[in-house]
Amino acid sequence: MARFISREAGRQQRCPAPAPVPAPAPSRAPVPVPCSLLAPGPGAAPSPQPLLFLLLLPYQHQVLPEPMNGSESISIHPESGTMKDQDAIKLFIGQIPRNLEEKDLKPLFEQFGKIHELTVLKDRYTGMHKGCAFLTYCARESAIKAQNALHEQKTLPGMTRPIQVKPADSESRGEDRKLFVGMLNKQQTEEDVYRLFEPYGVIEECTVLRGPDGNSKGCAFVKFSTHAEAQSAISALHGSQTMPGASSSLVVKFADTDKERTIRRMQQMVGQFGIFNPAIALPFSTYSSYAHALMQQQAALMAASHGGYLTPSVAFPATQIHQMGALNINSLPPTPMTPVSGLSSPPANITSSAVPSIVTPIVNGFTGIPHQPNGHPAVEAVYANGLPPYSTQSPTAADTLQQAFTGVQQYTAIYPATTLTPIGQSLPPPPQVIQQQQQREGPEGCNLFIYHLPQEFGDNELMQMFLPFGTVISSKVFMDRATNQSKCFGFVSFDNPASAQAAIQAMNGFQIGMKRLKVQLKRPKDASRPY
DNA sequence: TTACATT
Repeated sequence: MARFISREAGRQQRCPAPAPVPAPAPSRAPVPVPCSLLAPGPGAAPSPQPLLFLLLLPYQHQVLPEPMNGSESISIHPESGTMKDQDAIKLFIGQIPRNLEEKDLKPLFEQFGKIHELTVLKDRYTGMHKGCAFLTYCARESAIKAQNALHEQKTLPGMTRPIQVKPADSESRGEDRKLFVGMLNKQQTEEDVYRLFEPYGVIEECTVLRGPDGNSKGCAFVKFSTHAEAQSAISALHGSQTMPGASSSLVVKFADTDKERTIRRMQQMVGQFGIFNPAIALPFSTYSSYAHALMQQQAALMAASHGGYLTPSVAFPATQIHQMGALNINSLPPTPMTPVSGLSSPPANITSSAVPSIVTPIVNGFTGIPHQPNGHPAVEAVYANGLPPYSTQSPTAADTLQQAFTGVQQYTAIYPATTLTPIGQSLPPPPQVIQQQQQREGPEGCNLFIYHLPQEFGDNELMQMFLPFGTVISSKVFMDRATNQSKCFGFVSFDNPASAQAAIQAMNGFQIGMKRLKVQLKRPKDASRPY
């Protein structure tokens, strides 16, 4: 099996933008495996070490404060003045038995060098071990050594697939050379895919997406060393052949970037409006204009952060949006006022939220197909295969879905970086956590008053609608206590005024049905006036 | 239909 060595030198100088934490493994029951079975390679230092690394929850790793004092396992590098090389590689470690904690994993990895940070990913709500970790060595070289020695090379006890040791997606910035490959034969292995793509360039990573049972989902990610190579592979291979057993010809497209995934979330939200209660048949223009509003917002964000990266293809055609209206991404029952289940999870920028993660199946029999933001064709085929082409860190990110739902149902991970929990499976997050964050007012200038909400909108729908504009710290739709009906107005609070302004800009006057949203800053307390 | 963090 080929090994794929990262060539991310020089890309680590800046702090990575907040990126979704990869959720490589769906929550599963821990595999009971004795730690003693962990077999370190030759030269390992198996003696127990004190826990020196910081235990961090997912989503907090980007704001990891550097330890202030030196310690035996943290070296201060002279050039950078930090604890690790500036070009240190953050590694993603996958296929870890769930009974192994940092202290158990440490000996295995320490043989390749001093560890700067090792963090097992835990479910935000349940604290459950996610079967993967992030590992940063003090030295870049250690990471490369570890990757070479371990990636796909050994299988930890109790696991059915070999350990994954590769640069974390947050490190790579490699989406411009990473391909999504769909419509593969489910028999095709990494090796096969590798051979297929080998002629077009240097492959750094090749991963077949698999379900929990290890079965291929008929698609893969292939990362080339350059964008040009990736492009040539697309030109040569996309649609070039139909694999035995595949329903249509091979799909080769650039994998979604983080930003595209963000856009996808928005698209999904658009779909959400039309489906969470079939009684609301929002006029088509709604989808389009909301999407448009979102696109504008996203374009602004992108232009600000990436010098105008957004391509025209991101503006999806109206027909696609309409289809998305039939695409259920929220399995709320037709009485969606109580945000207890069927919620979508927040993106990583929700700092204080504790909204349950969920992936929602499409259960209404419609076959709406979300459009691919990057405009590549044949996406339908990909989705027909049951796989949302996310650039997930690990092939297992959406696995739970596949297991739980098949056939005409299709899946959409609203926030693929979070724990994926299909309806019908356990939904651990306790509802009361949701209540905690409600009715929280943000600072002055961060609170919006929204009027003319659709009758069917609850707190969650309101939040979903405003999430694209920033971190929503609370959302509240007012209910008539007698009828338990929405009063069609509510509040949304952001954590900063800029988000609030962006939301006003994009959403004030936004047409839903016969009404137009009124989105204004909430009146300050002292400015109360009678109606 | 124009109500600004409720009962």
